[in-house]
Amino acid sequence: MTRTHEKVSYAPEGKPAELTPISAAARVEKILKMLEGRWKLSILFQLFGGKVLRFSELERAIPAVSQKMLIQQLRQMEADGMVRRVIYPEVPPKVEYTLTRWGQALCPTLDSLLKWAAVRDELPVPAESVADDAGL
Amino acid sequence: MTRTHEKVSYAPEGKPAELTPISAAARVEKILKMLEGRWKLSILFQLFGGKVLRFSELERAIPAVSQKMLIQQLRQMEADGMVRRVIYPEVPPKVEYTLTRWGQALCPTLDSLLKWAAVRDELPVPAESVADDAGL
DNA sequence: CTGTATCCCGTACGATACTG
DNA sequence: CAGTATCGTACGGGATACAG
Repeated sequence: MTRTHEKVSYAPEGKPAELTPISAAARVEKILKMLEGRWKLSILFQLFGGKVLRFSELERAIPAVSQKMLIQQLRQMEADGMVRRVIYPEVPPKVEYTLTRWGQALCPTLDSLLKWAAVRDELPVPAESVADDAGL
Repeated sequence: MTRTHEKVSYAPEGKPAELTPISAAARVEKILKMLEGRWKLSILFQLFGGKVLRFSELERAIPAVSQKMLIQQLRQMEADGMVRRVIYPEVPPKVEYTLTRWGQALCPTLDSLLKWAAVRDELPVPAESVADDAGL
């Protein structure tokens, strides 16, 4: 990892750059932070598939959430670019929430996570390892 | 790959899971909890690629972590089946940490997350949406 | 209906000291 | 070297009341 030279973007388009364990971990951490909110995944899965829900519908779809938390998480997701908020200037107020294309694009990755987790449950139970063991 | 109406569950054979938005969200939440610890991703990326590190090496590789946190996160990851801990009954003590096969298997998914995040940065900046808008 | 504004609390995390 | 034990704190999140 001796990087005395900056290999600026000589790469033909797009290739991000070298990822050290440190920088990779930092990036993924930032990403996870975007998903970590107590209600964000619930919101995400309610909206996956292009669904359009208004605020009150989300409230009903996720009964345990409070208004404060719902709006807070929605706003964060909007700021992160995952959620789109459309205001209808009516009385009474009407606001619709959808996922952006980018938000939708998260679906396969979450699926991948689910598959990964599913694998563990078909695995043998590991034991304490002392010194030399044949375990994998 | 722009499927606007992607279903989250595949029903073909033996797959027991009908996934509602609720259950899917709950599952992914559990998975994220396994990765959410302040130092788990750092540990993961240090060990990716089959690397074997002893406790003190991890400490050095992740300078900001305290012993307490390092051991705590390692133990949780071990309990979750991602990390393997091998004890050498010597004096002085020696303990090596590696990822399990299952832990290693997380790598592609994290990569997928990185790619997903990278996409956003090539995207136009969204604006407030009022009533009808041509945005996506 | 769609939000704000307060207050409160548990816990995840940090700092530090000690031990086999 | 590889951990425990203890204490203190910041902050994410819940409950509730209020507002445009």
